[in-house]
Amino acid sequence: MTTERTGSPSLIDVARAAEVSTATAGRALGGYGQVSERARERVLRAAAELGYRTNSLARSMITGSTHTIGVIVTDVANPFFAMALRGITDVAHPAGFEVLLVNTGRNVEAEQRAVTVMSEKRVDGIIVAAARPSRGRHLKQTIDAGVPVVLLDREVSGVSEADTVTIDNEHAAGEATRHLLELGHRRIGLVTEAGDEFDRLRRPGNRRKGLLPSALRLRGYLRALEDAGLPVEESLVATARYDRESAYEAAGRLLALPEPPSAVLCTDNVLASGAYRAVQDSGLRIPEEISVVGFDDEPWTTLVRPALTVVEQPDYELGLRAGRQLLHRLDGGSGSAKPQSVRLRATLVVRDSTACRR
Amino acid sequence: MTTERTGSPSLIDVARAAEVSTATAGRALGGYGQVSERARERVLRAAAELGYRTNSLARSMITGSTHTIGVIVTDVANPFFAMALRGITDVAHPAGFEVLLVNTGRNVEAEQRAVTVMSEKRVDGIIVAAARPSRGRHLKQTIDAGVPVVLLDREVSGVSEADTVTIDNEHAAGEATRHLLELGHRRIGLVTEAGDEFDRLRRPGNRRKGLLPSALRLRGYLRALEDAGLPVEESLVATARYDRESAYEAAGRLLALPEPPSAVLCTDNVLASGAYRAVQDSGLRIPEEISVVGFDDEPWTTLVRPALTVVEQPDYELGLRAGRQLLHRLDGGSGSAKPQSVRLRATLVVRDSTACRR
DNA sequence: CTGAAAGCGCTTACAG
DNA sequence: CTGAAAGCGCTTACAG
Repeated sequence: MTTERTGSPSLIDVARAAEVSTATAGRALGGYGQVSERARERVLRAAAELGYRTNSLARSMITGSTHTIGVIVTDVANPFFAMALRGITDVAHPAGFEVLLVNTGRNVEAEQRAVTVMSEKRVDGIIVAAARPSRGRHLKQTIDAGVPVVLLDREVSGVSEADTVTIDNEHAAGEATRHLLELGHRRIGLVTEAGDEFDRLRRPGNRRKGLLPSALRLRGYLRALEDAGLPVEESLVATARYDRESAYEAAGRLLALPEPPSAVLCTDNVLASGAYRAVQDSGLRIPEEISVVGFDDEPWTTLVRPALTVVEQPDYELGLRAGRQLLHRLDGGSGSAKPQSVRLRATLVVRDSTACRR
Repeated sequence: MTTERTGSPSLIDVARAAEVSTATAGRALGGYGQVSERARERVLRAAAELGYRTNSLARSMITGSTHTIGVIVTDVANPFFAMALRGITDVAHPAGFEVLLVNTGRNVEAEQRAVTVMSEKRVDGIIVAAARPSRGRHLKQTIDAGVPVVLLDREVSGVSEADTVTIDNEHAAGEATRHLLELGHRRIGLVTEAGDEFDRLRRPGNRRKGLLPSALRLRGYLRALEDAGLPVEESLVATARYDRESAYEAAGRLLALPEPPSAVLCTDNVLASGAYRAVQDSGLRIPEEISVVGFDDEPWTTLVRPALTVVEQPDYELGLRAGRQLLHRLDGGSGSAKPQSVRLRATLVVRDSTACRR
């Protein structure tokens, strides 16, 4: 079988079939300019008969807009980002924008490549959850090249011209810690992936830029203890890599301490599931013998027994707001307006895994 | 502040600055054709100084490839699709392809629009988890227009020229049902969203096309009962909308039956979490008084007590294979080769929520 | 309302 | 190895 026509029909083919100029055909098909009813009908019919599809590439080259936004996350499979991503698509699609997605796997080089490629593909703007908030040169360059950037979930150092939509991580972790303090706990363990930032974070300073959410949560925990006049003990901060198994081990180390904590706070949903498992396996009763607090309000946290007390992050809304922020900026009105900064509140949801220290 | 230069520099600007032709500049920057070392250096330097970014739109218009694949799913926030999506990006990115993502929210019209837009944006191919497998005209048209399509997770009627990557849903549900039968259960409840297909599925026939996974699982359940010589009772098939609350109610209805089932099978992770909750709230002891089987091996299924017996779907691999399939086809070699069909096996993971009927 | 012509920013034969 | 010219498929002033 050989096909007669090689490529798909172009506007020229349609114009020829409809016996009008390409300008008129383009106007009828693209819905811009003035076209008589009669011409429009003929063009539309011809287009349908030929199976014409507009070539958006050509159009975008002229109009300067692709109606595409780039979205860069570290891991789409993480429910937190999956939800944020849905928030983004839920606002982008109705507005006529598509989403060009890149998953960096927390690799900065991948992020740099993504930003370059997206910029070359002429996306109208980029929403990015930076892999390493301390590395922002590529983002700064992107903005300088005229591509609006919205920072999602992480503020990046050296990138002051971007809108930001984040969650108040330090406050959230502080709330969780205070909740445990109020229940009488004095030795509160932390399972975190930001343990190596311990020394840096103990020093005074409130800069948020350049720090990962996990680091900010660690700081929230540290400050809450300090504010309560309690000593901060480094052995109570257990560092884990970002996976369930590592969190399981980290929690295990806390429980094996000569003087183990009476409560454990986990700064993320992945770490929480690993740590919860470790506590379960230890045989300690929750909350009678040990209290546990997780992060992210996922369905499973109400399915386990006892149900988990958690810090609930507005993940979907985070994406929604980031999407709106970007579309707003693309709308022209605020094109060069000064950067907006939105910080959403997380809320502590107290359930059955926390109780007074016995 | 006003900017001097309006747009970003083009190849012409670079060529001028490097004192070469645009052809040479293009060759040096694009990495094609022959360029002398000397010319290349000058071009690269000029490009760097000017902050030049290739315009991929122009390039794609000529080369005919955007190095972009479209991915259409019904819900990115569903862990199943989030994982499959990661499988896709994990194979696409290293191969130099980006992903244009659309979330249809199970709406066919949204899917039709997505396919049109993607086609107009000249994606190189599309991977789609069809919202309604019985509706495939738009997909057929897309293929006819020359855009390769890979069907993910659902085979669509009227679309025979597409590669497909699916999971053997009927077999999987059959396995789960047989597991319960072997444990002595005779009244096995099903929580499904395909309940309205009950009559149709009871009739003989093995067509897979046009059916949602949930329908195929319902059929697997029905056939397993028939094969065991057991009567199929419609009241044991509880229909739920696709959300936790509805599944909770559906499971509740089963438990409230005059003669309630001694085991419950849920055909999906969302339904399973709702149903598990309902069983918990009923006060019935799992597995002593009732056995429960879920679908999708998510982390929470090992966190609940008793740990849930589940049918584990290879979600990540599903995406991986779909991505590979598409890239393979784009590679030219198999351009017009006949459609490939891959059907992956799901595996039953027996844990503590199933036991012999007492 | 309509069309001829220019042009968006590249790549690709083609000739040298 | 290099460059002048054509052309990918559209949209946009501009003149009528």
